[in-house]
Amino acid sequence: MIEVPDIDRSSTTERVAGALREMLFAGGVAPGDPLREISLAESFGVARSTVREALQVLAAEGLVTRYPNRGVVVTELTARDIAEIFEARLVLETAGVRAGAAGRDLSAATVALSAYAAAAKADDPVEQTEAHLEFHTSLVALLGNSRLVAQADSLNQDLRLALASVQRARRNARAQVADHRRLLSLMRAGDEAAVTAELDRHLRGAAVSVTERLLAP
Amino acid sequence: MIEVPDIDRSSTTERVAGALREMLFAGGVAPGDPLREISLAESFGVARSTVREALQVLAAEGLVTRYPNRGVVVTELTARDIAEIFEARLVLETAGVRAGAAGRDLSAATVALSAYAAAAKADDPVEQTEAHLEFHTSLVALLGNSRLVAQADSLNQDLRLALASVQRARRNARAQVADHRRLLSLMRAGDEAAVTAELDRHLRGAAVSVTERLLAP
DNA sequence: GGACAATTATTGTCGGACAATCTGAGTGTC
DNA sequence: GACACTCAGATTGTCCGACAATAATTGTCC
Repeated sequence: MIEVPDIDRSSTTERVAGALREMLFAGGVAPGDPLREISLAESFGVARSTVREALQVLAAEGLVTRYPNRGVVVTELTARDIAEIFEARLVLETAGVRAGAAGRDLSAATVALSAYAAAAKADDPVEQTEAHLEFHTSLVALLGNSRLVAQADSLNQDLRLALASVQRARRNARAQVADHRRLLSLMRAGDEAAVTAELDRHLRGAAVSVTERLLAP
Repeated sequence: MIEVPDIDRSSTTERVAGALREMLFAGGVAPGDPLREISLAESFGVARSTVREALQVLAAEGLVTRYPNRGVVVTELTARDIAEIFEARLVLETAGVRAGAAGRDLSAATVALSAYAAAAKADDPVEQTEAHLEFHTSLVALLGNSRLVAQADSLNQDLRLALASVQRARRNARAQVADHRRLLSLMRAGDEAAVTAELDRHLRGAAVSVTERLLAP
């Protein structure tokens, strides 16, 4: 097999969607901001129909919201939305750590945790958030169910969007990493009750923290 | 306030997507069948771009699959997909019935069960499947989390698509309804362990049955 | 100040065009 | 006969321009 560099085989629509996604996660546009088809088409140098398709992709992911005949705006999350997201994550991730405690292969989760620990040392909040959520997704991945992973991913994307507007490195990154390390070792020990309790505690704390940061003036 | 009939305020795209959805659920097109943009546009009497948008909506829902530069085909589910769907449903619905056993308001689920019982008497398999899945969704709805309900809905849609190709009334509709009634009464009794066990049993049995029906020649 | 009409901005839908890509048939080579 | 190659046809991906439909805004009148 010959080594070939990865040719970019993505469509224009995908690239536009990707660029918009980056803008959203980097906080380039704030929740509630309108995304005008014409102006985006001019900025990217593509046709309006292409932008429309890209926006529809993002709308399906929940990152933007379409109001009929009025256009697309960056999705705004309420405190209730945040609560729902964390509750849903708790449901999915609890199922994941149960499987983990029951003896699934934890190597992928271990790798994800290392990546998170590394990102925590560097001071890039976007990168850190991504690695953090990546680890949580890896917990769901313990179930080996692609649909559940996709659902977890979707929840995490919504969260990333919300966090973009208050992006700053968590001060206690080290404590955070320790929290996650504990989850892993409890799974290794096979202590299902303890790991689910710890996950519950962890996510509840995070939900409170995120909500506070979002609603703080 | 004057009573006005519900004006159809949906866009052309939505109507086309809806029509396609019906075709899929009614088995008008089989999994693997291609959906050509031009021919659909002519059939519906709309522009190709409108069909494209509708297809993208369905693709986001997972009902159809887009192969770049080769078009869109009705999604084909493998035995593994079926297993994943049922496992994912088990995760979501277990969380639901736990909440139910913990004392949530069960009236919505009760209503859904009545509707299912009624549909089971009539002999419309499409209607019956819909009511059945509706009941299961109502279990997830016990959590009061719209995101989890949406995820459950999405799983059920995929299942409906798969079932469309082998659509016929379950012979033992009465036994099915009894199964579900049991779930409800166990929740009413607040017996969490029993209701989760029963749900597990019920879904595993359904998974086997569906898989057999799909793979049978 | 509020009801109402006129203006404007934007989306929703259409039709046509063309390049890029995939498919399959045919052709030639070994 | 198996294989590589070329080529034509079909289909998608993307662009452009147009215009109706709808919503937001402004302006006008009482």
